[in-house]
Amino acid sequence: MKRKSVRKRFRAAQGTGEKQVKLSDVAALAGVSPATASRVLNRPERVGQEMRERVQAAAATLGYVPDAAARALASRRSRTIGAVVPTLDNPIFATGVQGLESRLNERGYALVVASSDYRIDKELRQATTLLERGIEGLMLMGTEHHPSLYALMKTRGVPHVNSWVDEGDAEHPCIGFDNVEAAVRLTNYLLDLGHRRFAMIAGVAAGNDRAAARVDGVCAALGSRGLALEDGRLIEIPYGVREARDGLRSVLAGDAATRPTAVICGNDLLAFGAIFEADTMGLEVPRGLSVVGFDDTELASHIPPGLTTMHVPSAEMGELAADYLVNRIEDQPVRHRTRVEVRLVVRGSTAPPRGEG
Amino acid sequence: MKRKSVRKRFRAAQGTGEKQVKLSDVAALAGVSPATASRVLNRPERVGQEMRERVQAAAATLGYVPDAAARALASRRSRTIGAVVPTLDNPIFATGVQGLESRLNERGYALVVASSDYRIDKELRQATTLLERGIEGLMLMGTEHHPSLYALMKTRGVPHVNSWVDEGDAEHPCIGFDNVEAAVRLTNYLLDLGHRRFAMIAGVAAGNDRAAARVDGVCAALGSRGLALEDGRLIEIPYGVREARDGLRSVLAGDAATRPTAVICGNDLLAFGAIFEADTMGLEVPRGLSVVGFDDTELASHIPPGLTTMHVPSAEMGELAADYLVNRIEDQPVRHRTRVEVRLVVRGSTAPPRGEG
DNA sequence: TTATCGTGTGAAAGCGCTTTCACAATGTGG
DNA sequence: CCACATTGTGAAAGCGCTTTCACACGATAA
Repeated sequence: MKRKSVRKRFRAAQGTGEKQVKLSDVAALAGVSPATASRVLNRPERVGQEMRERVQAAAATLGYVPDAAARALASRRSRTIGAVVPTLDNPIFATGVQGLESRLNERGYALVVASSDYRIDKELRQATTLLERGIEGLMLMGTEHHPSLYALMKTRGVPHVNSWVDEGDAEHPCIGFDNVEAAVRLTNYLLDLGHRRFAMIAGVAAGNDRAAARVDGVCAALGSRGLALEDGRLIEIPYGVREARDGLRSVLAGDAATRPTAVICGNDLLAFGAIFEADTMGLEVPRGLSVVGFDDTELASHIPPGLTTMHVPSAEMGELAADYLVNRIEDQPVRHRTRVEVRLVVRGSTAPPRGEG
Repeated sequence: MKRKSVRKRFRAAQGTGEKQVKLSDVAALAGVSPATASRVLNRPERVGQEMRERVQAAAATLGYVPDAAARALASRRSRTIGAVVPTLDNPIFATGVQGLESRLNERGYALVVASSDYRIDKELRQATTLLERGIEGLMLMGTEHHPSLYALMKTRGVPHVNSWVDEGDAEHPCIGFDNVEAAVRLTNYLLDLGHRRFAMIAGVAAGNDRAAARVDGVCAALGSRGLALEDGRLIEIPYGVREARDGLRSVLAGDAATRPTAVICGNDLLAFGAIFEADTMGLEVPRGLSVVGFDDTELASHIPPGLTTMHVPSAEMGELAADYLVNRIEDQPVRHRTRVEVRLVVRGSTAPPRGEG
């Protein structure tokens, strides 16, 4: 253990003790006014060639590093974007954030991230602290947010965008796809294959409108063919393989003759669990049970027999969110609502139900 | 498309047009000086009960939100930590960042992330911009960084910590484990099982000291038993299932009688690929081929036949990094070097080589 | 009573930068 | 050759907050 340092914080903050070189130092060395030095940094084209070079040289020899706080305060621009995601532990969000970050980086903005644990109140708290920190734009997941959050962003005039969703009414700017419709497509595909008895292993819908929408989509598709998820055939669980395995047993309980022939999972991870457990139960996928997932994560195509799933372009959504936000901030044209393509990827985990093949 | 707004940026930044309420407004409403209002926010215990309550009430009715930039400028504290990771697309890093974020959050700090794409020069650039943005601490992955980066942090007096590694010499603060030693353990386990012919599917070592260390560990363990990775039995590939599948074919090329009986993979994802491909090749794991991974990701225990791998506590490392950094910043005691436990998790993908069983 | 102390408060000086604004200095057209 | 843009530059006023510092006040000790 190192003992508490006796140095004053001041010293610590100053590193080796030399005072931070500031813009006025650079200006002095270059023999110009701070105003000019500032302009060289921000709008070099407004400065004469000679001065510009003198300032740049001075900055270089002094190893000048601008102070973002001072800059933000004076210019009222932080060049920082915030993102509140449920968790980075879900690779689909991690990929989205990665896309967001890399595009922001290209455009000269930094990214501050915070996580909400799928809790709407925590999301509000996190967003609030991000707003305090002066973010100029905010990316959120989904469409269900605390009312105060919208109010806050409005009074602060901070643009935001809801990702992973495409809201029909489009009250708020969004980038994504229609989760209901995607779930409908997935279900229709299974229906067309001949399945009539379904089960669904969904993510927890509370605080997760995407999960809820997928359930809605499945129910809607079934309903329009006069079918439904029977009692006990729909289960909501936290994203996890273990949970999914247990979940599969639960939704498949009962007489083998009347049990579901197809199970729709809220995401790929759950689908993997279902496939593993089916295997353990001696149910062959897809002959004995069809399984579909959602997201098309990297492993989906590799896990035998190959997972049929809905491909979701996560990185792309992150990038589009970055572009939307930065364009808004820089007063460039944006579209209020951007739809990305999700694609049904058919692989080996689905087949007609036994007896129909 | 929305057309370019005619409003002046000023207005946009001010939202509905009302001026931001500032601390002096709160102070005025409460009938106290700005100094006192500031104290109420920062060190309430230094303020008399009555004033404190008046200020708090005023702040509430005005909906006051402090301006972090001004605060940072005046106090020289940004309450922000930076992290540069290779990529968030690797779940192991995403989990680490998640742990970092949640702990920082608990302790009142925000997290700015940037990614390096496993490139040391990009890491330097990213870290530099984070430093400009006034981060008070920096988490880095691994031990191999641009020399200028260390210099920069030193002159700026910003604490940093190298994660995912435990450096023997411990020149720099670190939190992690010894990748060489872990790889040695994994290899010894296979040696003890009776394996003598090995292959390794490693991550790209350039710009990734962890990948390199794991290769070193495997070679060292083999060397100390008079063995080695033969020509063509070691391959370096980007993390990806597809690449791993091709990689397996490559390292297993040649006569079945002399080909490796065990393959060590740089991480779990590569191991999954190897397992899938072995299956495709008609090689039964573990009877025909033992496969080990590294990281112990969620799927490792579920993918048949269960992956033998080294468990790495990613979230914990993130949390420890947060604690280290915050403690340093707040002048609390820290340990320069923190070792976390990695654990060999034996599952179904390993067995004695055929003929030894 | 007077000297001494702690405690709570306000005035005011910045923190390091950007950005009006005014003012040269130069170039342009009549 | 003068009126007028045009361009490049510097002086100075903040941006919204924190933090000395000095001071007033009541409590305690002598």
